[in-house]
Amino acid sequence: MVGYMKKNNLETKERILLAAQKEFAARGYAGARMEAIARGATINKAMLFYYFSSKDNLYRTVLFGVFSEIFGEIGRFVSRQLTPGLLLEKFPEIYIRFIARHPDLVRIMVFDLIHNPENVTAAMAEIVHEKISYKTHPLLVLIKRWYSQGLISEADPLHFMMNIIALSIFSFVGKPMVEAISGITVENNEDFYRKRIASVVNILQRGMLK
Amino acid sequence: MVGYMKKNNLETKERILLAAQKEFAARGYAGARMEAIARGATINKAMLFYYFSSKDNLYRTVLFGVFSEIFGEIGRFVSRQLTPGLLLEKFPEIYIRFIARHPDLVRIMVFDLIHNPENVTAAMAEIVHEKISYKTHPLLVLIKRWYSQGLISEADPLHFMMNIIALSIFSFVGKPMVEAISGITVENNEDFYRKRIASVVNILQRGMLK
DNA sequence: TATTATATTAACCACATGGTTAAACCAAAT
DNA sequence: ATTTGGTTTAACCATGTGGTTAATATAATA
Repeated sequence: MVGYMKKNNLETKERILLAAQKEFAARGYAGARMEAIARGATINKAMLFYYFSSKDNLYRTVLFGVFSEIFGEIGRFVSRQLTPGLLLEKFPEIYIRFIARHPDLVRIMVFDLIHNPENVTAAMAEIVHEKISYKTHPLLVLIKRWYSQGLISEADPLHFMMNIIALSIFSFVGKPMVEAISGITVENNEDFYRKRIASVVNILQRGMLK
Repeated sequence: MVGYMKKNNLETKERILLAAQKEFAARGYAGARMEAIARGATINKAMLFYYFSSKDNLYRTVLFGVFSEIFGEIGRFVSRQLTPGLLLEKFPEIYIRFIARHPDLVRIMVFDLIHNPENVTAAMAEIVHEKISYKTHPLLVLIKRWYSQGLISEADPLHFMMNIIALSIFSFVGKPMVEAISGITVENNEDFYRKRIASVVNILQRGMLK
């Protein structure tokens, strides 16, 4: 009598997490309704507490998943043989497209970045440091080497990465801003993102490549 | 019998708005408690409804104020005789310092940018377009001219501004991210911001100035 | 002073929400 | 067939929350 769970078990848990992610992203932690999550997963509300014991715990689980996905995307990219030129050319595209495909992840991350930095710190740290300290993190070490080789103009690898991520993420956050100012609704997302990617790559390469 | 209000009237309203701004910033719209706002303004909860009729309306008022302040800061800066070099050198500093001084404003703006873009669009539009359409907005016109004069490398004034704002705002959002990854708590904000400003100015000038 | 319009409060209310419970359900093991 | 242990549900519950109300206080006017 060990792991012979009902076939529905896993499915259910997964369905809950999906629905929770959507709800939390749409309304933020406080605005999210357990009832709505249950409805979204087409199960009884009590199941949420059966599997996750509390709203807070459910949220933490979702948050952890979000950061795993977001940093996973970065990690997957880094693994290859990288040059600064390649990083600055490809990363924005990959990241902006990833963001555009998973707006919920960004919403949750940014919300917590702003309202519960301690939460974020904990979740991020756990994921990023999975056996790797920041001083020996391959990407950061790589960036430092690039600088000492005179290939890039930004000495601090953290600021180097922040510049890239800032410009990429803001493509998403800034869209409504652009729409508001210009008074024009961006009808064609593809066009908008293509243009945004071009602009970001341009400023990054000119700005940080030597 | 026209404007002979009690002296406390204005004070009270102002106190409410201040407290509301704080509470909304700290907990987001859904998480904010009317009771807490009242306590923060040291008045009875009923006063909130007396002056602002509903939570939603109070929020709108706060939001409007937030955007006025944020865009006011930009407007104040633009009014002088600008060169692209000066803009890219001074704007990040002014903006990042403004943001650091008023984190609540950023929290509210970013929250709405992400969760209620329609809200933002409305509020922003009302403020930005106050008699000025985006096609004739002095700053955007200026940027366009710079491009046709070959002074900058970004043709679209909206993307030009987005790049600047993205890097500036992210200084604030990204701080906890840096802390999480590096595992080091930023003890000295002044040092952090100084370094951030330098990095942003560097990438902007190298990246968009010809 | 009496009147009038606004400002302020304590007590209240309807309702939504996170969380619980007790009972039923269902598949596998004996 | 019966037991066993995880799974699922309908019905509840305590509490918190946005919003109301009726009564009172306050200042300006006439």
